Amino acid sequence: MELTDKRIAQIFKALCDENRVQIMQLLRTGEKCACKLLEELNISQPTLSHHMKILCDAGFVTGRKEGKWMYYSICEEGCQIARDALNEVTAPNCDRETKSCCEK
Amino acid sequence: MELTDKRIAQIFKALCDENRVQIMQLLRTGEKCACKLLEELNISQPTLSHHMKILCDAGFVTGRKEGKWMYYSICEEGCQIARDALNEVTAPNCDRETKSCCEK
DNA sequence: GATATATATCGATATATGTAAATATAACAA
DNA sequence: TTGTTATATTTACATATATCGATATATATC
Repeated sequence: MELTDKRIAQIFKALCDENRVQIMQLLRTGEKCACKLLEELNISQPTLSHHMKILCDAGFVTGRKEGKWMYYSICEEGCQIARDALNEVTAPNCDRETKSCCEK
Repeated sequence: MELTDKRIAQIFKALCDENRVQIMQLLRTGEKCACKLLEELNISQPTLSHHMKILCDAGFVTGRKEGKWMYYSICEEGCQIARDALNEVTAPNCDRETKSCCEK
Protein backbone atom coordinates (compact mmCIF):
# COMPACT_ATOMS: atom_id res chain seq x y z
CA MET A 1 0.00 0.00 0.00
CA GLU A 2 1.25 3.43 -0.90
CA LEU A 3 2.14 5.75 1.95
CA THR A 4 -0.29 8.55 1.31
CA ASP A 5 -0.87 11.15 3.98
CA LYS A 6 -4.21 9.47 4.51
CA ARG A 7 -2.63 6.08 5.07
CA ILE A 8 -0.02 7.57 7.41
CA ALA A 9 -2.81 9.15 9.44
CA GLN A 10 -4.58 5.78 9.58
CA ILE A 11 -1.45 4.05 10.82
CA PHE A 12 -0.94 6.47 13.69
CA LYS A 13 -4.64 6.55 14.48
CA ALA A 14 -4.11 3.00 15.65
CA LEU A 15 -1.78 4.22 18.39
CA CYS A 16 -3.76 7.25 19.49
CA ASP A 17 -5.81 5.33 22.02
CA GLU A 18 -4.32 4.44 25.38
CA ASN A 19 -5.86 0.96 25.40
CA ARG A 20 -4.27 0.13 22.06
CA VAL A 21 -0.87 1.35 23.21
CA GLN A 22 -1.24 -0.90 26.24
CA ILE A 23 -2.19 -3.83 24.00
CA MET A 24 1.01 -3.27 22.01
CA GLN A 25 3.02 -3.27 25.23
CA LEU A 26 1.41 -6.58 26.20
CA LEU A 27 2.18 -8.13 22.81
CA ARG A 28 5.84 -7.09 23.02
CA THR A 29 6.43 -10.04 25.34
CA GLY A 30 5.11 -12.48 22.78
CA GLU A 31 2.03 -13.81 21.08
CA LYS A 32 -1.10 -13.77 23.18
CA CYS A 33 -4.66 -14.92 22.69
CA ALA A 34 -7.56 -12.53 22.98
CA CYS A 35 -8.72 -13.99 26.26
CA LYS A 36 -5.33 -13.34 27.83
CA LEU A 37 -5.35 -9.75 26.66
CA LEU A 38 -8.86 -9.42 28.05
CA GLU A 39 -7.62 -10.47 31.47
CA GLU A 40 -5.05 -7.67 31.51
CA LEU A 41 -7.32 -4.88 30.34
CA ASN A 42 -10.34 -3.29 31.91
CA ILE A 43 -12.47 -3.38 28.79
CA SER A 44 -15.26 -5.60 27.50
CA GLN A 45 -14.74 -8.38 24.98
CA PRO A 46 -16.45 -6.54 22.10
CA THR A 47 -14.32 -3.49 22.81
CA LEU A 48 -11.14 -5.57 22.71
CA SER A 49 -12.23 -7.07 19.41
CA HIS A 50 -12.82 -3.58 18.06
CA HIS A 51 -9.35 -2.42 19.09
CA MET A 52 -7.67 -5.53 17.69
CA LYS A 53 -9.30 -4.91 14.33
CA ILE A 54 -7.91 -1.39 14.25
CA LEU A 55 -4.40 -2.55 15.20
CA CYS A 56 -4.54 -5.28 12.55
CA ASP A 57 -5.87 -2.95 9.85
CA ALA A 58 -3.04 -0.52 10.59
CA GLY A 59 -0.53 -3.35 10.19
CA PHE A 60 0.89 -3.32 13.70
CA VAL A 61 -0.58 -6.67 14.63
CA THR A 62 -1.44 -9.93 12.93
CA GLY A 63 -3.95 -12.51 14.05
CA ARG A 64 -3.83 -16.26 13.78
CA LYS A 65 -6.80 -18.45 14.46
CA GLU A 66 -6.28 -21.81 16.09
CA GLY A 67 -9.44 -23.66 16.98
CA LYS A 68 -11.64 -21.27 18.84
CA TRP A 69 -8.73 -19.16 20.00
CA MET A 70 -7.44 -16.08 18.26
CA TYR A 71 -3.73 -15.43 18.74
CA TYR A 72 -2.34 -11.97 18.20
CA SER A 73 1.25 -10.91 17.76
CA ILE A 74 3.20 -7.87 16.69
CA CYS A 75 3.80 -7.71 12.94
CA GLU A 76 7.38 -6.59 12.44
CA GLU A 77 6.83 -5.73 8.80
CA GLY A 78 3.92 -3.44 9.60
CA CYS A 79 5.84 -1.83 12.45
CA GLN A 80 8.73 -1.10 10.12
CA ILE A 81 6.36 0.61 7.70
CA ALA A 82 5.15 2.74 10.60
CA ARG A 83 8.73 3.63 11.54
CA ASP A 84 9.45 4.56 7.94
CA ALA A 85 6.30 6.68 7.89
CA LEU A 86 7.31 8.50 11.05
CA ASN A 87 10.77 9.10 9.66
CA GLU A 88 9.34 10.41 6.43
CA VAL A 89 7.07 12.82 8.22
CA THR A 90 9.66 14.14 10.67
CA ALA A 91 12.89 14.17 8.68
CA PRO A 92 13.98 17.39 7.02
CA ASN A 93 13.60 17.45 3.27
CA CYS A 94 16.76 19.34 2.34
CA ASP A 95 16.21 18.93 -1.39
CA ARG A 96 13.33 21.29 -1.18
CA GLU A 97 14.54 23.55 1.63
CA THR A 98 12.83 26.90 1.42
CA LYS A 99 13.43 30.26 2.96
CA SER A 100 11.11 31.46 5.65
CA CYS A 101 8.14 33.17 4.19
CA CYS A 102 6.68 36.50 5.16
CA GLU A 103 10.09 38.16 5.28
CA LYS A 104 9.89 41.75 6.24
CA MET B 1 7.84 14.11 30.54
CA GLU B 2 7.56 10.41 31.25
CA LEU B 3 6.50 8.19 28.38
CA THR B 4 3.32 6.76 29.83
CA ASP B 5 0.93 4.90 27.57
CA LYS B 6 -1.30 7.94 27.85
CA ARG B 7 1.45 10.28 26.69
CA ILE B 8 2.38 7.95 23.83
CA ALA B 9 -1.25 7.96 22.71
CA GLN B 10 -1.27 11.76 22.83
CA ILE B 11 1.86 11.97 20.71
CA PHE B 12 0.46 9.76 17.97
CA LYS B 13 -2.95 11.41 18.19
CA ALA B 14 -1.20 14.42 16.68
CA LEU B 15 -0.46 12.44 13.52
CA CYS B 16 -3.82 10.71 13.18
CA ASP B 17 -5.33 13.52 11.16
CA GLU B 18 -4.57 13.81 7.45
CA ASN B 19 -4.30 17.61 7.60
CA ARG B 20 -1.70 17.43 10.34
CA VAL B 21 0.33 14.88 8.42
CA GLN B 22 0.24 17.21 5.45
CA ILE B 23 1.34 20.13 7.66
CA MET B 24 4.33 18.07 8.79
CA GLN B 25 5.21 17.36 5.16
CA LEU B 26 5.08 21.09 4.42
CA LEU B 27 7.32 21.92 7.37
CA ARG B 28 9.91 19.35 6.29
CA THR B 29 11.16 21.83 3.72
CA GLY B 30 11.80 24.46 6.36
CA GLU B 31 10.21 26.93 8.70
CA LYS B 32 6.96 28.44 7.51
CA CYS B 33 4.56 31.03 8.82
CA ALA B 34 0.92 30.23 9.43
CA CYS B 35 -0.26 32.26 6.46
CA LYS B 36 1.96 30.26 4.13
CA LEU B 37 0.61 26.98 5.50
CA LEU B 38 -2.89 28.33 5.09
CA GLU B 39 -2.24 28.91 1.40
CA GLU B 40 -1.32 25.27 0.90
CA LEU B 41 -4.21 23.73 2.80
CA ASN B 42 -7.91 23.74 2.16
CA ILE B 43 -8.91 24.63 5.70
CA SER B 44 -9.95 27.79 7.48
CA GLN B 45 -7.61 29.89 9.59
CA PRO B 46 -9.17 28.84 12.93
CA THR B 47 -8.87 25.20 11.90
CA LEU B 48 -5.19 25.62 11.09
CA SER B 49 -4.61 27.29 14.44
CA HIS B 50 -6.32 24.34 16.12
CA HIS B 51 -4.12 21.81 14.32
CA MET B 52 -0.93 23.76 15.03
CA LYS B 53 -1.72 23.75 18.72
CA ILE B 54 -2.11 19.98 18.69
CA LEU B 55 1.18 19.48 16.79
CA CYS B 56 2.98 21.82 19.19
CA ASP B 57 1.51 20.20 22.31
CA ALA B 58 2.62 16.80 21.03
CA GLY B 59 6.15 18.12 20.58
CA PHE B 60 6.43 17.67 16.82
CA VAL B 61 6.44 21.38 16.07
CA THR B 62 7.61 24.56 17.73
CA GLY B 63 6.34 28.04 17.12
CA ARG B 64 8.16 31.33 17.10
CA LYS B 65 6.44 34.65 17.06
CA GLU B 66 7.99 37.50 15.13
CA GLY B 67 5.93 40.62 14.93
CA LYS B 68 2.48 39.61 13.87
CA TRP B 69 3.67 36.46 12.18
CA MET B 70 3.84 33.05 13.74
CA TYR B 71 6.61 30.85 12.35
CA TYR B 72 6.37 27.10 12.75
CA SER B 73 9.09 24.51 12.32
CA ILE B 74 9.67 20.85 13.04
CA CYS B 75 11.09 20.22 16.50
CA GLU B 76 13.78 17.57 16.13
CA GLU B 77 13.86 16.83 19.84
CA GLY B 78 10.13 16.15 19.99
CA CYS B 79 10.30 14.03 16.84
CA GLN B 80 13.04 11.93 18.39
CA ILE B 81 10.88 11.33 21.43
CA ALA B 82 8.13 10.16 19.10
CA ARG B 83 10.55 7.81 17.32
CA ASP B 84 11.67 6.43 20.67
CA ALA B 85 8.04 5.97 21.67
CA LEU B 86 7.27 4.08 18.46
CA ASN B 87 10.31 1.89 18.96
CA GLU B 88 9.33 1.17 22.53
CA VAL B 89 5.85 0.16 21.51
CA THR B 90 6.83 -2.02 18.58
CA ALA B 91 10.11 -3.64 19.63
CA PRO B 92 10.00 -7.12 21.12
CA ASN B 93 10.66 -7.28 24.84
CA CYS B 94 12.70 -10.47 24.98
CA ASP B 95 13.43 -10.17 28.68
CA ARG B 96 9.85 -10.94 29.41
CA GLU B 97 9.10 -13.28 26.52
CA THR B 98 6.18 -15.49 27.40
CA LYS B 99 4.78 -18.65 25.97
CA SER B 100 1.56 -18.51 24.04
CA CYS B 101 -1.37 -18.75 26.33
CA CYS B 102 -4.40 -21.01 26.02
CA GLU B 103 -2.30 -24.03 25.03
CA LYS B 104 -4.41 -27.06 24.30
C1' DG C 1 -5.45 57.76 18.54
C1' DA C 2 -7.65 54.81 14.22
C1' DT C 3 -7.13 51.18 10.93
C1' DA C 4 -5.33 46.93 8.83
C1' DT C 5 -3.31 42.41 9.26
C1' DA C 6 -2.09 37.87 11.43
C1' DT C 7 -3.30 34.66 14.64
C1' DA C 8 -5.86 32.75 18.66
C1' DT C 9 -10.07 31.78 21.07
C1' DC C 10 -15.03 31.05 21.51
C1' DG C 11 -19.42 28.95 20.23
C1' DA C 12 -22.08 25.97 17.55
C1' DT C 13 -22.55 21.92 14.88
C1' DA C 14 -21.50 17.78 12.25
C1' DT C 15 -18.80 13.76 12.21
C1' DA C 16 -15.83 10.27 14.32
C1' DT C 17 -14.68 7.27 18.04
C1' DG C 18 -14.90 4.35 22.23
C1' DT C 19 -17.89 1.67 24.72
C1' DA C 20 -20.96 -2.07 26.06
C1' DA C 21 -25.32 -4.83 25.56
C1' DA C 22 -27.23 -7.90 22.45
C1' DT C 23 -26.58 -10.97 18.86
C1' DA C 24 -24.05 -13.77 15.46
C1' DT C 25 -20.49 -16.99 14.17
C1' DA C 26 -17.35 -20.60 14.74
C1' DA C 27 -15.22 -24.42 17.08
C1' DC C 28 -15.46 -27.83 20.23
C1' DA C 29 -17.69 -31.28 23.57
C1' DA C 30 -21.16 -34.29 25.31
C1' DT D 1 -28.11 -32.57 17.96
C1' DT D 2 -27.61 -29.65 21.89
C1' DG D 3 -24.89 -26.94 24.70
C1' DT D 4 -20.63 -24.40 25.84
C1' DT D 5 -16.81 -21.41 24.92
C1' DA D 6 -14.15 -17.86 22.32
C1' DT D 7 -14.43 -14.24 19.33
C1' DA D 8 -16.61 -11.07 15.92
C1' DT D 9 -20.32 -8.07 14.51
C1' DT D 10 -24.29 -5.11 15.14
C1' DT D 11 -26.61 -1.50 17.40
C1' DA D 12 -27.11 2.39 20.25
C1' DC D 13 -25.29 5.98 22.73
C1' DA D 14 -22.09 9.13 25.06
C1' DT D 15 -17.98 11.55 24.36
C1' DA D 16 -14.34 13.49 21.55
C1' DT D 17 -12.85 15.82 17.54
C1' DA D 18 -12.85 18.65 13.27
C1' DT D 19 -14.71 22.41 11.31
C1' DC D 20 -16.00 27.15 10.56
C1' DG D 21 -18.17 31.82 11.58
C1' DA D 22 -17.75 35.31 14.81
C1' DT D 23 -14.99 37.58 17.93
C1' DA D 24 -10.80 38.73 20.61
C1' DT D 25 -5.95 39.80 20.87
C1' DA D 26 -1.66 41.39 19.30
C1' DT D 27 1.17 43.89 16.26
C1' DA D 28 2.21 47.16 12.76
C1' DT D 29 1.23 51.34 10.21
C1' DC D 30 -0.78 55.72 9.38
